[in-house]
Amino acid sequence: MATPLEKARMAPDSMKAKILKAARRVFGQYGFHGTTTRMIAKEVEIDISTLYYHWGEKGDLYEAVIRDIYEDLKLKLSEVEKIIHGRPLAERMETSIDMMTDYLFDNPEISNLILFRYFTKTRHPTGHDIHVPELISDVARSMNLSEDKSRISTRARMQVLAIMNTIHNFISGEGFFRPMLDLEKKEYVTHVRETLKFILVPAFAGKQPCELGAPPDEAAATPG
Amino acid sequence: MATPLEKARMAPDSMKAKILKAARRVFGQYGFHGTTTRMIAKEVEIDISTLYYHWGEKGDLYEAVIRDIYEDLKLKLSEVEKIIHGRPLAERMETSIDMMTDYLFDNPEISNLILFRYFTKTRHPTGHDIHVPELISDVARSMNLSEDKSRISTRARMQVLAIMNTIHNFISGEGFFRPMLDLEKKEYVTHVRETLKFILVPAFAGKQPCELGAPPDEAAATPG
DNA sequence: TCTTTACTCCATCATTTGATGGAAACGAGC
DNA sequence: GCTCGTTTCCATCAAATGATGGAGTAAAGA
Repeated sequence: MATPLEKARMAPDSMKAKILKAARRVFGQYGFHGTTTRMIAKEVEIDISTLYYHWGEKGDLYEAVIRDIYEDLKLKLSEVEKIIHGRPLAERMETSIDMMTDYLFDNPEISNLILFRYFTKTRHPTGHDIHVPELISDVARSMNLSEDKSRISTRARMQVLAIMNTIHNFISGEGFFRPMLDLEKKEYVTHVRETLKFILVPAFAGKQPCELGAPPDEAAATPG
Repeated sequence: MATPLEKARMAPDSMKAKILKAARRVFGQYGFHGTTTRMIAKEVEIDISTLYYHWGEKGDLYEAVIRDIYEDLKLKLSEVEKIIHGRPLAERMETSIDMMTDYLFDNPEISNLILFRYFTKTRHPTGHDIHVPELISDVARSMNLSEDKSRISTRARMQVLAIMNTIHNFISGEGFFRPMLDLEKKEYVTHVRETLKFILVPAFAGKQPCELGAPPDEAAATPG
């Protein structure tokens, strides 16, 4: 038995899927509270009750959107993982950064929605995403941050969070940062890639003073 | 002639100031659209119309809150600047990270509101913050990222943005990340500081491959 | 042709939310 | 005590918003 989300992902031309895609765009731009069901309905050019017929209440649609983007992100990450597998770390990181920025600039709602989730308190409480810890661990493994593949250290997870958020920030912040820096789209993208590599690569692949960076495969987090 | 915000900052016991402070908390947690004027009024335990009497419409109060947090942030940054002035770069960065995380963990609405601004499209349009470019440039100067103190390169600004956002992320994301990582508050704070230093310091103070990091004082951003 | 099923829309509700007018309370100066 | 300016609250509005009932439509199957 397929869930509504699975159905929508299977049949991308269905009304269910069209609504989901529109909801993704609108929620991505305005956040949960900033989005009205009418805005989504207008985007699809359907009546609001058609939307309710397919997805039930607003919160359920929102949850479906979140699950949907994490599905996409997971797919993309495993695609990246296949390509970088076995390469040296610095190259792995640079390739990942290039591929992920490309992908996220094409799908900025993903970054938006993920950051919204992290930072916003929704007025109606919501279950915690099971996807996130999974995703984090996958990336940590893919970066070889942990020797023990089944038990990813807190330190490694924090590092992955920092990396991914730094990327998301530049994607989601484009609307604010680009006018501020007075850059064309293309320039902005280039600068983002450069900056990400400049900041992120040295910590993991560069030579750093050893008292600063802990060995990446160290598992224990709290000293003493 | 003092603006309403200046008045409120001058007289911190006034009703105006009390409302501003409450608005800061609530807007910081729920964002602009997620916050109702009634929520703020309830927080101060006043009638909603008292709120309107002092601050006018919701959007104006919100703008005042934004200006208010940037004032505070500017003060804090110049306090930090005084302390780290003249020290070597790695030490400057570590001290700044420690001081800023302490400060922001005590005032998480600051991080929340700043990130909200960057990422959210408000349904009613809003003027761009003049504070941000200023702040960015100040930090860039303080980090010696630019030789020409009057003209900060795009590259330097992007780097500052990356740094500051990485910090804000962990502050704002605490409510999401800490349960996910199953950490006590104190552990979380320690991990945040460690991770920030691990990621941020090597890029600027460590030895990195020279083709990656451009010389920090290079002004021109676009090659050719 | 009739029935069933899936879908879509119109009309409508109840609540929430931003916002205001006007009356009461308060305090300073006379 | 009286007046005047300031502040606070109660009552209320109009619009926006989440949500639903029920009628209508179209296609598939008997």
